[in-house]
Amino acid sequence: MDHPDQQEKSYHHGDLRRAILDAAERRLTENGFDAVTIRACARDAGVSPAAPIHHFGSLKGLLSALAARGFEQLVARLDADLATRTESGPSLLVGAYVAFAVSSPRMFDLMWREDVLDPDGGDLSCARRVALERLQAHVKPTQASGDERIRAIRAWSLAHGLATLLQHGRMQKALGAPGSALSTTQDFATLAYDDGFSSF
Amino acid sequence: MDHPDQQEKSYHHGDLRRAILDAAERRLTENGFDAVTIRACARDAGVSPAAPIHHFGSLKGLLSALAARGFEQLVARLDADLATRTESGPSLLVGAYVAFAVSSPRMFDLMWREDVLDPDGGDLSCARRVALERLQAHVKPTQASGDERIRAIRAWSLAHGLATLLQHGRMQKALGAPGSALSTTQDFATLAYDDGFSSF
DNA sequence: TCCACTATCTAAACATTGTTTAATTTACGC
DNA sequence: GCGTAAATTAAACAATGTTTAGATAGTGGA
Repeated sequence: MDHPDQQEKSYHHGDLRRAILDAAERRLTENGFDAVTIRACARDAGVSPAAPIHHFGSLKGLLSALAARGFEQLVARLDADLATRTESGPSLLVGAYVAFAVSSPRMFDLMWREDVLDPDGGDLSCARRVALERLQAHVKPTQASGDERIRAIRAWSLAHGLATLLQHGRMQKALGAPGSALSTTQDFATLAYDDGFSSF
Repeated sequence: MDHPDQQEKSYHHGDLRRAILDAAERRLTENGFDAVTIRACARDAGVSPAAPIHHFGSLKGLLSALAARGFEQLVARLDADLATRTESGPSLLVGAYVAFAVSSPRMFDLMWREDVLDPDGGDLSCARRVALERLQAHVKPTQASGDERIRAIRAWSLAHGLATLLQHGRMQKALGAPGSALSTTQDFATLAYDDGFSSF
């Protein structure tokens, strides 16, 4: 253990900020967005409700810090997925992007719910910028003409839209039977690799 | 006026369900998602908090009915936009879809926030089905081979992703200066029409 | 016409939430 | 060691969603 229960004594927790973020992340992934609440996270950490507020300012602040974690995880995922391949380009990006969204649906959701996040500033703004630059970096190398921006927009839009619609389970109807050939995550990732996508 | 203040008397309001939905929609578009609460809508309609609950069951029910309105508006918008053109196909669909999302950002947002909506059933489920069938209807005619599903998925994903990212204002960074040639709604709609999209 | 019946709405309460305030406890620099 | 700043608590506040019991009104049948 890196930072065990310490003694779970001592008026000062020692690493309360991380402990509360951990609780928030656990609640998000296990019980959904509604379960991540200032008071609940405080209870999980064995602390009073005012303590999280002192560290994050408000619920928006806590959620923003949590979303920042999400962007960091996305970058890690992209790097890991793309490291296993020698070639590069938007189709790989789409696959990895969608894979992250499907494997961490609630986190992915939070990351784009800007109404509950603090308007830019702090960790979130930084983490998001890093992630977006990484995304663009994976798209740009394949440009052939001057309209690389258009291709980048299309690739990102396709990835984001596919991820979102998949997550909301709105694709089955368009795809037919749930057991069809295009129902697994892997298949959807493959979808982006296959024919036609090279037109980007 | 169709249903004016009536007399704003009479224990029974007469059309309270619609009045509350109107208040909710006004609050959503003018003051954002957080402003649409049971109590606030009840106040707007001059009624007690329990009255909306009687009509919608819960806040989720009210939001679901509101989202249903959104899907109806989307269908109306698609029909109106596409009626002005003789040809058909996914690129037109993308333009109209994105146009709706940009012109009604908060409504569009609500329509996809399924965590705050009632799981399928009732008006929402119906309105959503109608909208999705209409979307598919606009995509299918252009199919050439057997992979029409893939093309439909791509078109819809592109439209949805583009709409979402635009709405969150995450495109400017990818596009460069805000005043650039690709910064207006019309330009984005055009983006979908232009070259490359025919590959769908 | 009158009377049950049902739908509609109110009033008051409850539990829960985010947030603030004042006070208390600890750590840390000098 | 001491004083200052940070971390944390306890108690309160306002606002919310929801429930309960009851009041009111429209409606359909004898």
